[in-house]
Amino acid sequence: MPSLRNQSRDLLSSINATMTNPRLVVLDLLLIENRPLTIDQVLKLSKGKLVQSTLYRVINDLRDFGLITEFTTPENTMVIELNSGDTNHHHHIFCKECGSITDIELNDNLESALEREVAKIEKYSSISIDSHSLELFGTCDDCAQKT
Amino acid sequence: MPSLRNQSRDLLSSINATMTNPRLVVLDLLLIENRPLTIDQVLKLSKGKLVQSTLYRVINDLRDFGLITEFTTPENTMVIELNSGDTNHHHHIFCKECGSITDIELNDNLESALEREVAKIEKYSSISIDSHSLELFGTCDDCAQKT
DNA sequence: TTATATATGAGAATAATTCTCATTATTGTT
DNA sequence: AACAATAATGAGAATTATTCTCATATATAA
Repeated sequence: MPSLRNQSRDLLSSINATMTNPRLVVLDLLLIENRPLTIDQVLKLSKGKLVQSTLYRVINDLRDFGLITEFTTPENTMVIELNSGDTNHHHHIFCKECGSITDIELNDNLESALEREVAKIEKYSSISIDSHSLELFGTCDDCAQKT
Repeated sequence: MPSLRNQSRDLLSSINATMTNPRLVVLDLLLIENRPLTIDQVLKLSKGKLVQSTLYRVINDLRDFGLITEFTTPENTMVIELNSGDTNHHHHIFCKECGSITDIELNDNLESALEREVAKIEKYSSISIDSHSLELFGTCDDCAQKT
């Protein structure tokens, strides 16, 4: 039994969630691939081990458990990503050609400047802000080459 | 004839687009409301003057013409917004309770710090970035009161 | 004002996501 | 280790959002 599967088990037991196969398969995949994945990618990578309706349910469950985060690409495709405790707050770059998604972390100074600015906006906009997300759009190197 | 309708006409003629009723109705609404609108909001506000399939087509046309921008809320609802020449680059705050969307502009210093950082990321990530978007999530004052 | 090009309206088709419910798996308790 | 109770799954139907089709209507340029 690979240590990967144990990691997935640990994630589920850490939050007292029932340990079922579909959940473990999804977590395993996110751990192996170590990048954000679309529904289609998860389905293909799981090679028939996941039923579509179950996958959607599992994704909602894992999100509610706080183990994964869901977001949407500019083309409106749902993407899921593991909430690894260490690589916590980060942002995304989307390639508009191939749709690849890359994680980035902002320089600490900028990240805190951003937070200060958000605090200021909060004060003036009469809205209380609890999170923010910065998205970058462009063309990745591979796709730039092809042109 | 209200000057609003003339503004809409001007927008269409400025790009040599055919001047049709559905297009004018959508532009009028965006001008009157002066805020981002969801498809449902557009349909309701137009009170039966717009057919759904036409609305979707018109939205795609206006986007292709560069007159409006489309984006997606955290709940995955499509939103359209007028590209007014003056209020150009800005960001959005989403209220997670009522879904209201508010435009914000960043302080110039922060906006340029952001751009410098984006340039740096560009250099290190081997991706060429052509735009960015900052989204803030929280609770608006009205919804905070209700709790 | 007429001909041509373009957009519309209405509903069918498609895609993504959620729902339903009978069956199966998991877990805590003996 | 077996049982009962709880929770999740599988398969397909249902729902929702969006796009497509094509006959009809409208806008534009000559």
